[in-house]
Amino acid sequence: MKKILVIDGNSIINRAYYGIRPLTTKTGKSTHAVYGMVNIVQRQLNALKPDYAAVAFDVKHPTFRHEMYAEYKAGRHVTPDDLIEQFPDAKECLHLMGLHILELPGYEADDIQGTVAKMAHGCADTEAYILSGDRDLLQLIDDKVTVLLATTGDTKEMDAEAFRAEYGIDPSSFVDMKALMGDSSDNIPGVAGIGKKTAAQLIQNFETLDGIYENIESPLITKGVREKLLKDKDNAYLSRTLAKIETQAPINMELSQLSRGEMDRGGLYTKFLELELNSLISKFGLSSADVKAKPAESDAACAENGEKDAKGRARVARKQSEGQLGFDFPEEGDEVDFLPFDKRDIENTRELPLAVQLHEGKVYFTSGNKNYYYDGELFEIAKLFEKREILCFDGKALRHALDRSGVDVSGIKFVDLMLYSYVINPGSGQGSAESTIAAFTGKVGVSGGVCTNFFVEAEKIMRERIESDGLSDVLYNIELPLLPILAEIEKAGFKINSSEMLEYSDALLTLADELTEKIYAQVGHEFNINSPKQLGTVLFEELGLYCPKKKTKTGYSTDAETLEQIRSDSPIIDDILEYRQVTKLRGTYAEALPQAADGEGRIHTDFKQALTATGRLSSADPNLQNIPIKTKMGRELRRCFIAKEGYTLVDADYSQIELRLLAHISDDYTMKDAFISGQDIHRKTASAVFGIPEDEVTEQMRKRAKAVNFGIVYGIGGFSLSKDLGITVAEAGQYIKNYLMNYPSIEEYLERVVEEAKECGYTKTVFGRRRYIPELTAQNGNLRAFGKRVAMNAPIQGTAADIMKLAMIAVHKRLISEGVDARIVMQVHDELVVEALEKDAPLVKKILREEMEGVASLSIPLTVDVTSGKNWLEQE
DNA sequence: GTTTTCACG
DNA sequence: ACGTACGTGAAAACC
Repeated sequence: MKKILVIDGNSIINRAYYGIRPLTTKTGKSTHAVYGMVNIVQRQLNALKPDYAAVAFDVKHPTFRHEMYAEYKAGRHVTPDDLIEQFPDAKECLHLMGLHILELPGYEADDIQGTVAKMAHGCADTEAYILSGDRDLLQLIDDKVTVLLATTGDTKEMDAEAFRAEYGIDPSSFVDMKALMGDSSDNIPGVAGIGKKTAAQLIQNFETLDGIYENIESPLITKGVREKLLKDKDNAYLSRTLAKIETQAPINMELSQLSRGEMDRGGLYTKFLELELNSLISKFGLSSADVKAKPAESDAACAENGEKDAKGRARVARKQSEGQLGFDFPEEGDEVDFLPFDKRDIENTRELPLAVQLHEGKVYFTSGNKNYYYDGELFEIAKLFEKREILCFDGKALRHALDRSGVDVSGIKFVDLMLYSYVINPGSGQGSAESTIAAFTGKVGVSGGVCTNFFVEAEKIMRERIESDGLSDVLYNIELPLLPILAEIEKAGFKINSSEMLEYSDALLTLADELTEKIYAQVGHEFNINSPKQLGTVLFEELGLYCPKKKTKTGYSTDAETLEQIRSDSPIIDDILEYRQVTKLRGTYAEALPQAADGEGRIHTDFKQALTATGRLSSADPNLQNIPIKTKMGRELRRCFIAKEGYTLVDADYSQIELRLLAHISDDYTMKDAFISGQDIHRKTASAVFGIPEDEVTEQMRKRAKAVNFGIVYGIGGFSLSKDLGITVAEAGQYIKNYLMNYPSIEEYLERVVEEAKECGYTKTVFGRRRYIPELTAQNGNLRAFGKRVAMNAPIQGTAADIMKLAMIAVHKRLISEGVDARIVMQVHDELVVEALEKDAPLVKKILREEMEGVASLSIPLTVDVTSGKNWLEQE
């Protein structure tokens, strides 16, 4: 069976535009509609694998939309300018993906789709699929045409049967029904006074409009309805004409002309680079190699030459001609286009800029006007790298690689463009060297050769941008100096007691087995408790428990929050919650972590320095920033995080750093005073929120006030606070109101920061780190609300991150200058863990406190709680 | 590959 | 009428 896919271009691009948070390029060009549409279409191509594929667009672009729409489509809102400007890019991308773009003056996209879809009827073994978000298209459904209805979330496949199940009528009658009920959004009048219900009933009885009027005297039609029908008969037939989609539009094409084309990978790569849609580049697995490799040509060359290494030769030839950035790493079987490195070159290149790239574990570098690779032991040429600046992308990974190869990395200054890119826009840190360089130099196709020059050029442009954006402090005093420190923390690792952790893992397994048996016994049979789907069926159908909400799109929600609510309905709920906790602890931590440990029992995390939107670090492979602490059972794991023999763990964490920064940034006198005079901030807040003296504040009140304090930092809403505290929305709203009355400058700050972010497009931390918030300009109200909360939170969370990073640099430096045998082994956002020689613990404690508290001078004091102990759990 | 759930600050 | 706090990462199920 062959398949035709015809896509409603206007409908899908609209969905993408409104459904996805705004994205822009560095020059401010909107790209999210393109991004969303490409994703939707690609997903559909993969799912359907059509033989023919076309996208239909309306021709009449709303250039003169005021006149046109005013009379013709009064009900329809105008297309925003930043959507209009994305149409050409979207069409280009779709074309490059191998789809045909169809437009026909005087016809709407609907008509083209109808015409193409119905082509399926002229061909044996062919069926058509229409992808649209518009239910009008459902009238095209028949035995060979299916509509894929794009709803929020997933797409719903509507064939004739599904249609009948939902509407109770035949798809061919859809137009007649619409003729009766009308459609205000399409300005179809219909018959006044007849709505969905009556229309459906009439169609069920008489099938068509003609059928109804032929039987207008039928007793099945009530008197009132009959009068309405007769009065608006002309309108009914006019409506039918308006609602009917043309299936004979003169597109003058054979189906064979709509065969799906090859994806133009090189073209897509170039286009996505231009639009700065890096995630699509990685999703499609594109690279600069695609630009050069015109697959047809190189295959032909291969055949003609008949040489084994023709592919490699072709690559070299192309490389020497035109159209590439010098980032072409050799592949298996290639004739190498990087020069083998000769040790004698070292002295000649010593004075020139050096760009180094890590690719699949190998080091490639360029210097002067030559590209080199080196696959021997690096220590032979270590001198080339040592004690100099290296231009690179992801210097930390490179540093580890050089370090492992015996290069003395301590004197190397890593000029890391990944970090440059991250401080310019933390939303775009990841990417790759080539996408970053292309984005800033504008050079995608540069003749082959020396990538050093590209690095140098990009570095200069980015450096100037960083200076003009006031980001120098963040880059030169925070991110670049932090890089080697993170590398050293990762290299040092955090020691664990593997055997003890595995023992704990076994204990958890026993517990899980017991709970499993207990749960099966209560249900009466076995099932997979880990499957939310099966669990939902068991709880809410078999056991008939009341389900508080049917949240997820796939079925029942069974998350802890939902289950908590029905805890008292059955003892099985507690067992399930405990089972979840136990298996989570075992699977994610107790069982997994010992496997990650090296020969010395140490675990080396990977800090992502250019990932988060706020400036925080993130930890992965494994994540050591989310080791349990909240529950007793989970907290036990920390007993297995230890210091090596003769050493001790010193732990230092900032006390309420985000709240203190809120006080500082908002300059709220009352809150600043509370911190300056060392008051209990949650108690004080409780006193304000509940309007009682501080000494009458109960523990519950203090707890609630604490939640309000947290909520404010996150950009609070009454609904969420009420859910968090289990109180009514009205009560929560009152808490917030009281809070803001007591801390008036905080209210002013929250308003101000949102206004400023709207105006300039970004927020700033105390140290100047930016976060762009394009969501604030979104059409979608939810997205805009999200943008506001982000604007309120980003300066606070970001400043805390800046301070912690500065503290790490200061602590590291001081540990060295004091000659202490101690090293940082972990950072958890507001906490540092240091492994120190036992006898040095008191000195290390002093250093941590002094350096962390003294790292920034603000209008409130920063305080640090310092403890020490044999492991991460027992601290005093 | 995406979804659901849950661990942390 | 709708959705609902900020920032993360990992495992397991499921498609």
